[in-house]
Amino acid sequence: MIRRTIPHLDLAQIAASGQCFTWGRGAAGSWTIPAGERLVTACQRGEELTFSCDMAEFDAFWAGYFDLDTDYGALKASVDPADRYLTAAVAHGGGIRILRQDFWEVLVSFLISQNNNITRIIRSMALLRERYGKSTGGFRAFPRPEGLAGVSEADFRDVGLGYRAKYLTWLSRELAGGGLEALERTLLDAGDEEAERTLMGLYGVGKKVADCVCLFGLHRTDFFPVDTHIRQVLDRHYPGGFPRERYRGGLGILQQYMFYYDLKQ
DNA sequence: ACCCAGGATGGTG
DNA sequence: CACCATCATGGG
Repeated sequence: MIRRTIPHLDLAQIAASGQCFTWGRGAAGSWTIPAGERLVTACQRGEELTFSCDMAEFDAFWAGYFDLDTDYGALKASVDPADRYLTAAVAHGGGIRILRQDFWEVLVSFLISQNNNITRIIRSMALLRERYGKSTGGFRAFPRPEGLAGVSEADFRDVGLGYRAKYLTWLSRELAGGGLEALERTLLDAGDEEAERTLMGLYGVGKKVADCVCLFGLHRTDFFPVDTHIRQVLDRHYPGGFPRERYRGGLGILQQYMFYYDLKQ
């Protein structure tokens, strides 16, 4: 168990922000947070956080997961005070960070997310983990492509994927046996445009899902996914277009503040 | 019963 | 190119 003082971080906001779908609500306001083969329990009181791991594991992994090297204070301070909507969005969700999640889990999450609601995405991800994940180190980790490649389309429909089931059967088989690692290497070497185009080549992945995977799965914070919520925000508050140039480098983070703020309505 | 949900695909004009 | 019906499914 270790303690850390961390500004610009709110676990409850992140959990409800629609970027991660596998956190569990524990007792007394704690959160169980899985990431690949790892699991940590975190507790928060103001800026004081406790984590169930030791210092070595926190520094080696979780500090990166929570994106502690990025200066969120500077980005928030750079917001145009004349921009009433963005200022309010930052004030409301200023504890959100863009997590460095596992790439495969993000890809599956947002493949499932199309024309879907957050509650059911969370439920489907939990069912996939419970039914097909393997127990390692005391908890059941989310299954890798190999663990899903043999699952039938009907069984995927049974975890609530609906018509998206065929996308996951295709994707799991496509990326099993080394395909996932090859894809990750390709994306690592690719520029933003090429990364997006490569992801859009996957069955069931269009522009919006590709943008989310780039932002949440590759930590490319210049991607600005436009879904139904953001579409309405842009139409209503930015008829002349969002000032992308001003916020180059942090567009994805601001998008996340705006998305979370719009969820409130 | 109708509309919406972190949309994408395949077909048509 | 731009539209457009369709795709499951649960909740308002």
